[in-house]
Amino acid sequence: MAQKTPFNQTVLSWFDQHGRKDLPWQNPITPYRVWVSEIMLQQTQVKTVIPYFQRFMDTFPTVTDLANASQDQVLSLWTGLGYYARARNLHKAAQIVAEQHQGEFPKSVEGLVELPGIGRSTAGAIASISMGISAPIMDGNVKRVLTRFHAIEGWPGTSKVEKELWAIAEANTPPERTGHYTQAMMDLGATLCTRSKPACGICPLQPECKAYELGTPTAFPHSKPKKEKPVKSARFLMILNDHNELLLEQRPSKGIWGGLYCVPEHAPESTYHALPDYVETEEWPAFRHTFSHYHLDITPVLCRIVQENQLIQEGQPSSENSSKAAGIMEPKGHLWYNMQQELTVGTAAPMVILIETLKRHLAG
DNA sequence: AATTCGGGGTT
DNA sequence: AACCCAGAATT
Repeated sequence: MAQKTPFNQTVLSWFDQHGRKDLPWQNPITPYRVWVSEIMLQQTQVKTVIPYFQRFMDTFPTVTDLANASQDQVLSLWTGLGYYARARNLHKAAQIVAEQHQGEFPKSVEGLVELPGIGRSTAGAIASISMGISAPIMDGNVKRVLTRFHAIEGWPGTSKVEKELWAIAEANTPPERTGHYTQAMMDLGATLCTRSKPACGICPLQPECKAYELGTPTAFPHSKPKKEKPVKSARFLMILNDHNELLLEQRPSKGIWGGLYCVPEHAPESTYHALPDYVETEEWPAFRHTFSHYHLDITPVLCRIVQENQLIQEGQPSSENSSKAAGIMEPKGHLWYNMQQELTVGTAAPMVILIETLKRHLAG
């Protein structure tokens, strides 16, 4: 019985056939050129980097040239790339390499990480690609490939998932051809295992990919959890008149449900009410409505008017009527809604629920 | 653990 | 208009 092909060998075989081998920093491959490219490629796409890399190499062919340049000169070549701390760190690191390491880059991940702007992943990339050192990387491509292949739950930004990913990456990293493997993982993520439209049909990892098996490859990596929505609560008054008609008032144009007709929100800060006298009869269990930015727990409160308010007309919005005679501000319209009829004004979704519940209550 | 840095591409 | 990108440094 033939043995199963190891993960990294599958990846390396794919690289031999389909990997990218003509990127500017791939010929020739030197620690200096790979370093500059890796720094430029942090949070920046290949297509964007290429012209910057070319100009940079034309201007600073060696790390010594870069070390001897002024910071202004370096920054000017960086203009438009963003994350300008990268350029400042690059310049600093070049001076350290030139002055403290005789122009030679440290030949270990630990040594490389000491240089400003080089973290564990970038160190692993430089070490493996340009020095033949067996070391893993953990960039966005690797995160995408690994979280999909293993269907890893949780956001990779958490330390738990991140540790898990590094452990898998270490286990996968081959002792030989590590540079090709590193490049292959990035190519796989950049060309096949893409964020939105992964080409699972031609992916060498598809037969064992857990996310593919689940049928939801784009669900991985799990996205950053959105900031938890605050929970607000409010009482909404279902005020009924003697004819079992429901009082609706038009909300202020600003704020939620602007301009829509809703039952009055019982909030102390609300200043737009012009309500008849009423008594609360019962409070119903709250139900939740969720907006894009918060949850609203709605407590319906059943009310009866004490006496018909003459200033609030029946049937139609009464914004034309003046209530100033009674000293009641009426900035917006009101209406008494006969719930047997179709509602002819705009209202909010939770009000439909509330009205349906109220109708059942009155019927039953 | 969360925030900041940032212009450009994608959806 | 979010969201993401060959992440690292800072708080």
